[in-house]
Amino acid sequence: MKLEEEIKQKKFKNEYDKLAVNIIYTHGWLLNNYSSFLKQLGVTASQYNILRILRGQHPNPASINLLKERMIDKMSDASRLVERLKKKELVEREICPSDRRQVDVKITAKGLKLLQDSDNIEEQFEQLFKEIKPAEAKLLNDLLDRLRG
Amino acid sequence: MKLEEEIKQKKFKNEYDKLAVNIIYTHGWLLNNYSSFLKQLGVTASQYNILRILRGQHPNPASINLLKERMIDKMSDASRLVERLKKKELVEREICPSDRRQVDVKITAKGLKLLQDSDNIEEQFEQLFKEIKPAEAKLLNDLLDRLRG
DNA sequence: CAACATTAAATGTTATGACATATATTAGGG
DNA sequence: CCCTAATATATGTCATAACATTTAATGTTG
Repeated sequence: MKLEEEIKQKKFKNEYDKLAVNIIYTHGWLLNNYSSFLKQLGVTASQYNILRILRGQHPNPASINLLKERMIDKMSDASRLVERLKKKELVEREICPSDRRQVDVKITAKGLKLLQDSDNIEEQFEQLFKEIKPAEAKLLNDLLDRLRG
Repeated sequence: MKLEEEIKQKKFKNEYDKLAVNIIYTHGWLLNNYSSFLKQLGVTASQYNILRILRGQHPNPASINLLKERMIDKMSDASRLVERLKKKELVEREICPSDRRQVDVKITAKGLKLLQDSDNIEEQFEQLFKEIKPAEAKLLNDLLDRLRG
């Protein structure tokens, strides 16, 4: 639906003004849908992101810094995210022997299983994008990449 | 910069997969920049959004429900957002006489002044979008509107 | 009108992002 | 080797989103 109708705003000053709102609004739309899929798995979007990074490293461990660098959304609270994942037994954490300041974080078998189960959820998720064609998705990606400069 | 480099991910499965990540990432980029402008005004992005809605209603009051409906990001904690804005004396709140369940929220003179001061910040903000042309911004807007179906 | 449903806000809880500060460990310079 | 700087995490605080529950007021129905 047109953004103007969805947030009941009459008109935007210009296309740039609308774009700012549109990005925020579309992000919310996306995350809402995404989260409702993830709820079936019992993890949040941030936690899921961490698990996917850890699977990419597996069987090697990742440090908290590596997780921070690769997180999609923000350089943020990787320490506490890992702590919550550990409570759920989806990751394990131990002090790195070669540098005792670091911690080695690894995904557990239970964590890997959760990601496997998520594969069909990913398929459902991609249905979300059925409104636009692959070429249009690519166009969107290129424009967004350029927007950020 | 290309998303793949920014998050150090080799490759995406397809353009849709990248698009999901790109929207989340671009939202973060936008909000980071936006927030640093708003910090000069002493309000957060959500609080600023509420103030703008209230200015749109002024001199009429808005109910909490109206604020929720029009918030850009989420149907969320309008009650507590208003509470924080009241502490800063940017809004006032009183029980609606005709329906005592509702509250009438209005922007104060101090709140209106803050928004005036923000106008030149808005201009700085639009510099952020200088990488793309107006027609490209419109294309982006149309694609995002269609994406959400 | 009395009992119950509905509605509008407020409140409580948990996870998070943003940010500052603290702590432990390692690295580097003299 | 000792002192200080830099580094990797952890921790504390505040604002927020998401969600459930509670409270107060109004509507509805028999």
